[in-house]
Amino acid sequence: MPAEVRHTKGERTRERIRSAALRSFRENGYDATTIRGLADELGMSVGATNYHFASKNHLIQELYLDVQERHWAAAQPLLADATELIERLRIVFETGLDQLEPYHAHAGEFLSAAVSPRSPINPLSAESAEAFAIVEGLFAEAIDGAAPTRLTDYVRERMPDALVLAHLLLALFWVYDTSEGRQRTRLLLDRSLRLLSAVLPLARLPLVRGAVAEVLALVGSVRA
Amino acid sequence: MPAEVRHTKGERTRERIRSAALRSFRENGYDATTIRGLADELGMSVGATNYHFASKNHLIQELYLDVQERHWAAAQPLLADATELIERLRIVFETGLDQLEPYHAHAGEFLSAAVSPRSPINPLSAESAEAFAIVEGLFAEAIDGAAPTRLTDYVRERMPDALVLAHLLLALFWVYDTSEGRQRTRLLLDRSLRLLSAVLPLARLPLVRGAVAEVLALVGSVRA
DNA sequence: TTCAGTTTCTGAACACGTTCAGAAAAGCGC
DNA sequence: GCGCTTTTCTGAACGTGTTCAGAAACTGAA
Repeated sequence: MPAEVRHTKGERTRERIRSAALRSFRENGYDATTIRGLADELGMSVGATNYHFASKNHLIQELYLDVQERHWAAAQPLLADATELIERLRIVFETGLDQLEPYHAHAGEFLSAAVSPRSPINPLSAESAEAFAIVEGLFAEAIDGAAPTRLTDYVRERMPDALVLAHLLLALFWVYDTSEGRQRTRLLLDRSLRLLSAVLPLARLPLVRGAVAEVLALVGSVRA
Repeated sequence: MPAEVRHTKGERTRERIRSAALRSFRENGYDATTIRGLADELGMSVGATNYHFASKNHLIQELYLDVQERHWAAAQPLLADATELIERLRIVFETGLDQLEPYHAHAGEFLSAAVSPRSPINPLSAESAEAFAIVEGLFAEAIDGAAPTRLTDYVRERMPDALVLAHLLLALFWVYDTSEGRQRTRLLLDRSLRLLSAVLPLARLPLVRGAVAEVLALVGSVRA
C-alpha cells in the first residue's frame, strides 16, 4: 500500500467530503450547497456525510479553520518587514479581510449559520477557541514585535483579546458592506487605526485610564 | 356588525396568527415554533399562515416591531425626568435591554434568523428602516432634550445614528452574555457611558477631532 | 483462509418551511 | 336572493438537514 494513501478509509472519505464542501461553499454559497448534492457528486449516500461531519454547520467549521490558517500564513511574511505598531496591526487586519473576500457574495448566509448558538463555529463558542487563538496570537505577535511604545502594561496585556473582537466587528461591517470592492470597510479600518494611534497615548491620562481598563476587561469577558 | 370586529376577515386572521406566534416565540423560541404547530393550534392549514405572512421570518418582524414600540413607551416617561446627557442616554439603552430580556433564553435563534440577508428583519435592511428610525428618534430626543453640553455640532448631528449601532452591538453582547441576569451587559453599558462622558470633551482636540468625525461618518454608512 | 469485531456506509423515514393549483368563503352590485 | 369578483384558505407536493437500524466493507488475530 503506497505511503500517500496509508490513511484509513474514513480519513480519505472525510477529506473528499471536506474539499468538495469547501469548493461548493466558495462557488455556490451555504444555502445552495446541499448535503444531497455533495453526496451525489461524490457517489455516496446522504448518511455517509453525516457520519463524518455531524452537521452541515460542522462543514463550515472546516472552512473557518481553513480561512484562519490562510490568514496566519498571509500575515507572517508581512509582519517580518514592519516595525511600527499601527502598521503591524494594519497588516493583521488587512490580511484577515483578504481571506474573507472570496466568500463575500454569500457572506450573509455564512454569518447566519455561524452566529447560531447551535453552530460549532459560533465565534465565541468553546469549539472555536482554537481558531480564536490563532488570530489572537497574530495580534499578540504584532504588538510584541513592535518598536517600543508608550502603552501601559495593562493595556498591552488586554489588547490582543480586544483586537480579535474588533476584527470580528470589522468582519461584521464587511458582511454588510455593499461598496465596490468593499472600499468602505478598508476605509473604516484605515480611519480607525489613525484614530487609535491618536488616542492610544491618551489612555495614560488619569481620568481616562481607569475607564479604558474597565471596558477592556468587560469586552474581553464576552467569551467567558 | 359590532364596531370592534368590523375589520375584514383577513385582518382578524392575521392578528390571530400574529399573537399566537408572538406568544410561542416568547415561550418556545424560534426553532420550536413551527408553522404547522401554529396552524394546528389555530385550526387552520399551513398555507393560511403563509398567505398572511410570506415567511417565518416575517413573523419575527412582528415581534421586532413589538419590541421597538415597547422600548419607546418605556423610555418616554423616564426621559421626562432626566436632564443630563449621559443619564438620558443610559435610560434609552437600559429600557432597550429591558424589552429584550424575555427573549434571552432563545436569543441566539432569533439572532441567527435576524442576521440573515433573506430576513426582512436584518436590522440594516430597508424593510427595517422604520424600526431603526424609532430607536434613532429616541436617541435624538435624548440628546436634544439634554442640558447644554460642549459637543461640536458635527458630533451632535452624527451621534443618534452611531448610538443606534452601539445599541445593536450592546444587544449582540447581550445575546452572548451568560452571566446571572445579564449583569455583565449592564456593567459594560455603565462603564462605556462613563468612558464616553470622560472622552466626549476630548473630541474637540485638534488631533482627535478630524478622526472622530471620519469614523462617525463611516460607521453611519453601514446602512447605505 | 476463516471468523469475529470494528468501521464505514446505505437509504428510507421524519419534521421542517415553502409553494401553488384549485376549492371555499366573503363581499358586493343589482 | 343572485351572480360575479375578490379574498381567503386548503392540503398535497417539493426539497431540505438530520436520524438510525441494519447492511456492507474492512481489519486483524487464529
